[in-house]
Amino acid sequence: MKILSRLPFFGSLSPQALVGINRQFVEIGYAPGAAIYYSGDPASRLFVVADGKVKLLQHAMNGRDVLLDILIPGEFFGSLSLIPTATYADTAQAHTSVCALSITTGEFRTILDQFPGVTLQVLDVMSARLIAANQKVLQLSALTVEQRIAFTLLNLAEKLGVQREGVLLIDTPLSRDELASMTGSTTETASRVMSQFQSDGLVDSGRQWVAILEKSKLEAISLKD
Amino acid sequence: MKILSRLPFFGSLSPQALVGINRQFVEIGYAPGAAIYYSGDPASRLFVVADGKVKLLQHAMNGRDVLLDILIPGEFFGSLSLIPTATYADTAQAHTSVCALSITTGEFRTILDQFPGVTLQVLDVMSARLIAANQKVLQLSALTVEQRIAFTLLNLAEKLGVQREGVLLIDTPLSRDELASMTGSTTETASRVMSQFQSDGLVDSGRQWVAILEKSKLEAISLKD
DNA sequence: CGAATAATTGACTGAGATCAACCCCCGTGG
DNA sequence: CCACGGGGGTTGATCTCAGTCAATTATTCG
Repeated sequence: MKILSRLPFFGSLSPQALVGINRQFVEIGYAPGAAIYYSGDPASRLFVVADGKVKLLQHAMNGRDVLLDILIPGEFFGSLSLIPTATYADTAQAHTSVCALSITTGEFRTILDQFPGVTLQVLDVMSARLIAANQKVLQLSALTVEQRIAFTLLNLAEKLGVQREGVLLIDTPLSRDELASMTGSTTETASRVMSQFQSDGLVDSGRQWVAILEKSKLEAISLKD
Repeated sequence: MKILSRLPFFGSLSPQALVGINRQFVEIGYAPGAAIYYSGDPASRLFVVADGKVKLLQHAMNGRDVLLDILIPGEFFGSLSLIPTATYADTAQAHTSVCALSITTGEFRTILDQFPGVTLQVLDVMSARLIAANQKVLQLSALTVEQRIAFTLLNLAEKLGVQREGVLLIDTPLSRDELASMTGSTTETASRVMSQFQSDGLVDSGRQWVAILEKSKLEAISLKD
């Protein structure tokens, strides 16, 4: 399992250090839709996506839930905290078939103590995520659903896009429902907006997939006003 | 300027290390309302609040802006990134009279390299902030304005609350407008909600101040449904 | 005291949620 | 091979929360 060596934050380590670290990780597979952990569970482990896509969700008491992010191989999730009473702040669920590596927070903390460079890399990732989360707060506070969906599609294309048959395909299953829960909206509204985008020729889309045809026009919508 | 020694993440350092670090910080004062930096400016420095309160804001292109957080002494803000093209992701503004200490990102990075324990502390703060930001995303996606305002008042009381004349006073200037921009709402709606809370005896409030009278009832509102 | 800034209140409007019906795939098993 | 069942998607009608526009009333400060 030398997937670890390809992780951005372990890249700087020596091969022998990696072997030692590798031994501490456990590999687990998850079927599509399977829960990896639930928000509120005692937080004891840190995970790394080795293969597949992982959804991070947050649940409101009224039943609605929010899709915070879709993680791709190389990204980490779970708990960094050593506090014994800590719980996971979000729910992690396999979006596709997933292979994940995991380690206890205690062991991971030991690695961070041994390799300060790794800690700095992790810190950089966390900074970027915080900025992205604040960006999302801004969008929810100030933009229309149409603009938020345009933004979200562009972000997804940035992260998950592949060029296929001449168009920019978002390479993960993506339902109207998921799009809605990424944008603080509802299935019906997401469907209406997508129908509009489709008839305007901005996107092409079907059951659980979306491709972007006119990136620049989507950008214009996301910025307008 | 031994305010540094009271900072959570420098607490573990030896006195002589602190003296060296202290020399690298520069002290600046800001009048209420003065900008410390603007979102989009080249990001070159990290700041620490020494005295007063600092607002972190984000601006949308359509003129609305969002109040992300009010920082109190001991909290840091600005840039951690070494990337030379990086820009500040948010705007920092003095909310009251402020005394801030600052250091270049390069110098701060050197400190982190020298004292790995400090890096871990910074990482813990960033984790907590990311969780809080995701919490806010959830609230904006799933809760009503009334619920979001109740939540926000409780959070502010947690952070800034002081017991005064028998009530829990939020110890910072706080206008309807600011409350609105913390909750993704408008001045008028925030005013209506506050009027309702006031006539129900949950809060007491006047020009730029709010006190909480019935914490448990506010909690009930924030969780209802 | 008067100007400026904050807050309130009312009337109107509209974006988007909700409720409901229906279609269209796509996989499964008879 | 086809029927059928269920999940995803679409579309329409209606409703409502909160935004907008506008006028008025505090409150603070010079």
